[in-house]
Amino acid sequence: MNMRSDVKASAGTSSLDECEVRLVDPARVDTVKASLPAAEVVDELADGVFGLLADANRLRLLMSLLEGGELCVCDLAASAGMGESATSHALRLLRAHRVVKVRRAGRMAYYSLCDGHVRLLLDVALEHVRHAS
Amino acid sequence: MNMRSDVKASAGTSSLDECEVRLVDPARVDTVKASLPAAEVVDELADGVFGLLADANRLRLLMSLLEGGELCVCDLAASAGMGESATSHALRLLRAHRVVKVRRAGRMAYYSLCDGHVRLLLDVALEHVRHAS
DNA sequence: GCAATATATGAACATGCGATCAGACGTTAA
DNA sequence: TTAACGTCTGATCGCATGTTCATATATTGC
Repeated sequence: MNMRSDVKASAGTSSLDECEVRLVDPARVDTVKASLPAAEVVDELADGVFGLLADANRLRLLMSLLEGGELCVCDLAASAGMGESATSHALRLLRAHRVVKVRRAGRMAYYSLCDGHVRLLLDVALEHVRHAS
Repeated sequence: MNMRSDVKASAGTSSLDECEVRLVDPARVDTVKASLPAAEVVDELADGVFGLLADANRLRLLMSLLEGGELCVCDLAASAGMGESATSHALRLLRAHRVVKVRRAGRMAYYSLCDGHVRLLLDVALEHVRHAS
C-alpha cells in the first residue's frame, strides 16, 4: 500500500497546522475537514441537542410529552418515574435549550414539546427502537 | 379548572405504586407510562446512542467518517483535530457500541461507519444544522 | 391574615467521563 | 535482530453533571 506517501502534512485547509503529523491521505483529510461544521455548531449539536437526549430521565420526559402532548410537572414526574424536584431541574434544562415550552395556569405549569428538530430525532429514535433487531 | 379531581392516584398501570403522589390526570399518566419503552431500552438509547453523539470530538469523528467513507486513525485524528490516543479511545467506544467497524491492513486500522440508525440520526442532525435558523 | 399546594431554586455531595501521559503490542523495513 | 512506526491500552487527574435535601416563590382556599 502507499506508505506515507510524501512529506509531512501541511494540513492545508486552515492557515495554522498544529504539528507535524504524518497523514496517509492529506488531500482527503483536507476535504473532510472542510466539510465539517464550525466548532460552535458541533458543540451546540453535541451539548445542546444530543447531550439533552443522553439521559434516561430526560428521554422519558420528552417521550412522555411526545405521547401525552401537554402535561404538568407532577404528571410528568409520575410518568417518568422520578421525583418532582428532579423533574423540575430537568425541565429547566430542556426549557433553557428551547426543547420544551411552558404554559402557566395558576400554580400549575404545563409543559409541551417545542416544534422542532428534537421532535424529529425522537421520532427517528423511537421508530428504530420499536422495530429493532 | 378541575382541581385534583379525586383521591390519591393508585397509578394503575403497573402493580406497585411507588408513593402517594397526587396527579392531575391519572388516566393520561397511565396511558403515557404504558407507551414508554422498557427501562433497558431507554437506557440503551440514552447511553448507547445519544450518549455517544453527545461529545463534540466523537461527533467530528463520525461526521468525518460520514463524509470521508473510510479513514485510518491518524487521518481521523487530523480531521477531528484531536490527538491520536484520544482518537483511539473514542473509536474503541464507538466500536464497542457497533457504531463503527474496523478493517485492519498491516499496522493500519481503517474505520468506517456501520450501516445503521446512527447514520440516519447524523444525517438528520446535519440536515438541520445546515439550513438552520 | 394563614395554611396548603405546585413548582422552582440553591447547595452539597457523589459519580462518571474526557483529556492526557506513558507504555505495550503487533507490523514493517533494514 | 534492531529500530521505527501505527495503533491500542491502562492509570491518573480534574471537571462536569445528576441527585438529593432544604428552602423559596407563587397561587389558591379558609
